Amino acid sequence: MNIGAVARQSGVPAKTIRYYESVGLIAPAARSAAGYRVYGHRDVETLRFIQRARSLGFSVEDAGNLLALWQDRQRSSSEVKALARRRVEDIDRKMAELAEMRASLTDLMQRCHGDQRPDCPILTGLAGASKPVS
Amino acid sequence: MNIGAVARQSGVPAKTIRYYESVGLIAPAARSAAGYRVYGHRDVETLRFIQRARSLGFSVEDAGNLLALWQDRQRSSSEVKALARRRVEDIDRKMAELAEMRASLTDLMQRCHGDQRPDCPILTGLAGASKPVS
DNA sequence: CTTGACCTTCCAGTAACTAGAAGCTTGAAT
DNA sequence: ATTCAAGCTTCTAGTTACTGGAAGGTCAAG
Repeated sequence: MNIGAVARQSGVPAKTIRYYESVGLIAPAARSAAGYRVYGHRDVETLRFIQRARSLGFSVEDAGNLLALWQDRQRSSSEVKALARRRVEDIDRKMAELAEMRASLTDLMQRCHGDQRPDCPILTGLAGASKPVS
Repeated sequence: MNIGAVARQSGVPAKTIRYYESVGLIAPAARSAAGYRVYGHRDVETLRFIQRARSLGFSVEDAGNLLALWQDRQRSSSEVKALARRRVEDIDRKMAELAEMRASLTDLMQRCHGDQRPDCPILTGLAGASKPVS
């Protein structure tokens, strides 16, 4: 299988597969006589695994950690769960941050006419923090 | 005022101020005989404005747009409000994404013992998407 | 034999800084 | 007068995770 076929089957773009190889997330592929990368079914699965981890917001590095754990028959599930727990904490932090931003923003917006007049509480809010972002 | 003083007063690091100048977010500062950047009180206010916009998650580019609007006595508040509305929509999209990730993750975690046993539904979930991320 | 799809590598750009290096300038203490 | 630290200058490069594009080799079909 060439890289294009793997890309189609795994859903990971060829460019990204090369990138993953270059940063050591996946092992260098075997090469054909002409220098083409050659893949097997296992590689498709690996790539899919990575893609799912990424879609859950794990960094490439953590995707690599999970991958190593996945391929290690001796691993303990506690490591995996710890990684997942940290990820959830990350998510919670980000959501709280976003919620705060959203609240400040909607508060500012509520007081803005949004018409042709130049008067705008959003701008004066940003200028003077009449409504602190804290 | 030198860059360090402005940094202290505005809360924006000196490095970042130079960066903002380099990308055109703020106008190039006047220079002293020795080539030091020289600032006034207005610049502190501008930097504070930018910082608040950034803390609400506006991109540097949008912070520049807001800044221009702020400094334009002729602007209509509708433009500002539209920018803010788009930002809120952005936030909502991101929060929904995070909520989805969180749900998949906690679902997976719930079924994982997290002990010394190698058996781990999180990994098999990532491997086979028994619980699709959709 | 030529075309077109695929493959290769390498360079650059994205967003928004941040770290660090090498080298002036300034102000205060000795 | 000198020296020393703190503060300033510019420039390069690293961060995250790709993505686009250029220049050029390969392969299968017609």
